[in-house]
Amino acid sequence: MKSHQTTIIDIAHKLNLSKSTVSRALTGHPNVKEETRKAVLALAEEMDYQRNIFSISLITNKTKTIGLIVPDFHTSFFPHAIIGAQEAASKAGYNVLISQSNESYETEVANAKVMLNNRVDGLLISLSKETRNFDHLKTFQKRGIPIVFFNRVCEEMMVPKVVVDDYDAAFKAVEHLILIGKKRIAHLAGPDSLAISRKRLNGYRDALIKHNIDIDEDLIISYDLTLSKVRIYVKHLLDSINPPDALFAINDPTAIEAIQVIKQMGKRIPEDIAVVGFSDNYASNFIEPSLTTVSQPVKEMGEVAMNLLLDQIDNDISKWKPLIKVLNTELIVRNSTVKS
Amino acid sequence: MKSHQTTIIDIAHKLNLSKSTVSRALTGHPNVKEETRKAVLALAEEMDYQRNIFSISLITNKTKTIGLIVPDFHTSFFPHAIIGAQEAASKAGYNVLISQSNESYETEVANAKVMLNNRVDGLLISLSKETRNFDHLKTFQKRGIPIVFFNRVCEEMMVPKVVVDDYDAAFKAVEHLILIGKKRIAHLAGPDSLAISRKRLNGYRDALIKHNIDIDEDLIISYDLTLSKVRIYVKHLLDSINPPDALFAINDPTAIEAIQVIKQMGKRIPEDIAVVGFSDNYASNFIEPSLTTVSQPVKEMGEVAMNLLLDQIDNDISKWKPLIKVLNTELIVRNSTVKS
DNA sequence: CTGTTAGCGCATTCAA
DNA sequence: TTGAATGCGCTAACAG
Repeated sequence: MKSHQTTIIDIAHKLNLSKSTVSRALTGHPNVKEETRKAVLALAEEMDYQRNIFSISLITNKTKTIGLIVPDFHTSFFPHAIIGAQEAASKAGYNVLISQSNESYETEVANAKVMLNNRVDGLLISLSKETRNFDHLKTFQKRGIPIVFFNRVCEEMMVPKVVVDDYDAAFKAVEHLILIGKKRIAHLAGPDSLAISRKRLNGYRDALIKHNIDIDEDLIISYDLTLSKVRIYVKHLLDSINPPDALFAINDPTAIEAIQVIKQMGKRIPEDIAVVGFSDNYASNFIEPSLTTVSQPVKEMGEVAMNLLLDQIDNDISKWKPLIKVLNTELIVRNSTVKS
Repeated sequence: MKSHQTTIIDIAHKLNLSKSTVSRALTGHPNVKEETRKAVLALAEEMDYQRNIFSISLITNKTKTIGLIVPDFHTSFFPHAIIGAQEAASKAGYNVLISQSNESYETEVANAKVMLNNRVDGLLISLSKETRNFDHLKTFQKRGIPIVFFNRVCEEMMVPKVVVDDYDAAFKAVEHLILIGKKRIAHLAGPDSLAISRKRLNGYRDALIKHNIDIDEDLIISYDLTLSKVRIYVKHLLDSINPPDALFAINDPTAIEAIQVIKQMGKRIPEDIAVVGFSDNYASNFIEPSLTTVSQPVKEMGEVAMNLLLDQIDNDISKWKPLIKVLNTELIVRNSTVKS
């Protein structure tokens, strides 16, 4: 015995009106007598009427729903980006269907399929670390569904993107290490598949070059972001004959893990080895020593990306522009590089 | 010029079949000639046909979508619970519509409305700290939409819930403080509106009573979980004539904040004051000193809750049972209470 | 085994 | 200003 959801027909019956009139009243159509409209609206309110979104979607082919795919929920980065995106969508009357790819290409493809099947009006995505093929996303373009990337973007697709200047931020972070007197700066880099990894690596390289420091390829380690491997790499670096005196990590979780290992090995931070991270995670301020890192406007990133997407949804496909928004970063100097 | 989504009609035309036959072939109905079925399936694949979920929802009144409302994304707790819930839903072929109430009652009500409007097949929710009225949730019951609570539950509603034994966990945490020799144990409690606050407070009280320690109401401070206020309360406690020698915090973020303040005031942890948290957040292991805390199976919580919900969806409303699942906790002893 | 028909709830023609 | 009729894409009941 399910309680019947109020429909237009119910209202029409009670008021002795036609369905179309009720529909018009409900949708704010002009050609309705004020009296009629009021009666309909009042009864709708009383009967707790809600438009059936399926019939509308069926007609309009729109869902007022945005798909959002992120690599994970573990680090504080994406949850915060989601908050920004959610707020922006909500303001515009859109819902958000969220899913996480779990850093897996296959899951990302599956997620994309779900989004497609749910006929989202647009897709916001930050790529998994494994993603090198983009067919699952190009499908959206073919269907005329706008896409916007943020943070982890696809360079070959000409769609709007929201990023920070990873090159510049990395450059500044490494330069900071140089300026405090460090000479052998290691880089625990991200997987080559991610543009942010490559950009941060380039920033690292160019900072060294600018300051006439030879690049030692042995000090550059690309890894797949599996935190448990950090221990191996850090030990390897510190146990080498000519160990580094500084470490620039691809992100904060990596840096935090590295700090743990370094401390366990009895080395002092920053005296023996200084550490810099990237992203300013929640824990970075609490860890001992507190972590010098690059702060990104994460929430704003989600917000800007969502608004870029909503712009496309509102506009004709012919007007879509592959705008790339670059947000500002800030180097936050803490005790892992400079003792306070 | 939008690319037309393939429909059953398209396939029917191309194959010179009726719509119903195509539909039957697509839905695995038995009464279809094997040859026909194969032809349909092949063409559907080729034309990248996808069922239009709106027409189906319109007919079945089901959406294969679960609503999920959490108070926030900031702490690591809810993101992890979401992961568990998401996985369980995904396995059963359900999508999840996620939203956060931002710890606001009004936002929670708005979120609930969105869920209702999107005709979710079920609702999973952890209450905001402000929620004292539950009409917005009872609406779901009236509509025959099952609800399951997790973590922050509504005691007055007879629906399934997934929790940990907060009373017992708090009792053990406080007993641990007593056993290491602490006598004046303060409690930074959560808002009275949340059942978990009350239960943890009761566990605190009973542990003291069991060990014949007088309860000093001045050592119990209920607060609204606004982290910025922790500083005030901790200072107040430590500056008092008879300061506490231990602090049991309602959750880890609170405990972590407290540790910061205590350290800044030049007190030693755990010698001057020991600290215990609740939840085992990501940062708790990194903070100095590392935080003794109660670990909860967060991901499992989301998973169990989702499965409980799916059970209800699959069953007739008459079979719904207000099952309460209590998951195990574990006290993780770290340096904030016992120096290693 | 296959085709025809009706209807899910609504917006939108076309008539009145 | 209102009503009747059509169709969005699909499933299901009813015929053949």
